[in-house]
Amino acid sequence: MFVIEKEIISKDEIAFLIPQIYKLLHVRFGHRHWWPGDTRDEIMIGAILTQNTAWTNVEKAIKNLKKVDCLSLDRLASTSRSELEKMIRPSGYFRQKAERLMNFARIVLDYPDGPDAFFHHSQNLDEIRDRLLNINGVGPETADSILLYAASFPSFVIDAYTFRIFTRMALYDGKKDYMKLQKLITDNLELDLDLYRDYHAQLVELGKRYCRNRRPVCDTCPLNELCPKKGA
DNA sequence: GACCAGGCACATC
DNA sequence: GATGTGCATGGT
Repeated sequence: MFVIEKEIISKDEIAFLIPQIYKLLHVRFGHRHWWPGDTRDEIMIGAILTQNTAWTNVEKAIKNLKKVDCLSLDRLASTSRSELEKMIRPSGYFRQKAERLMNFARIVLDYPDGPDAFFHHSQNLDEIRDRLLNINGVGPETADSILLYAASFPSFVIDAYTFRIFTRMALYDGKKDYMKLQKLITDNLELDLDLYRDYHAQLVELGKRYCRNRRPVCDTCPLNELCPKKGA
């Protein structure tokens, strides 16, 4: 038994709720077909640009990059730092992110036998994940987003919404321990690329509509019937 | 004008 | 190992 927020939730209950949450969200929102980006490079660039930043701001930066055909790692690596900073300014932290993007592009492009080899499926997932985590500016969420959406590895993405929602559902104890929450979810979920992709996408959709930081909305939330904090 | 948004690295205790 | 801080723009 887990003791969570002074309530007791059994392992069986958790094993039921985690797939059930996805089912309810999928019924309400439909398949999300995520990530918002067309190519592997675009998805990876977006994953870095969206760090602690609203996606609407990232869109402006991506639009600027697209305008000059800089939405790929090789074009990005051959751009000047100041030009890049100018283009990604709307996404915030633009100096930091410009440096991270150029460094990231350089490392992936310079990988022996190139980017395809970097992400080749003959390798172990953990091997590639560790390689990504060793790149400055790539933490667990960014690494998993890249693996899951750009490189098609089943690596479940935990983000601020995931913490907020699972804490609120009293399935998680609230401490920001990325690997702990990731394990809780994947231990209770079928290992499937498309399921991992869409589950995270559903959580983001739910978070945006019903679980913003200050003001959770309960009345029409699709998880209302499961939520112990209903009406709180 | 304060608060927030799909993090991460680094300093300090 | 936990906790705090800087990074920065645009929307509400």
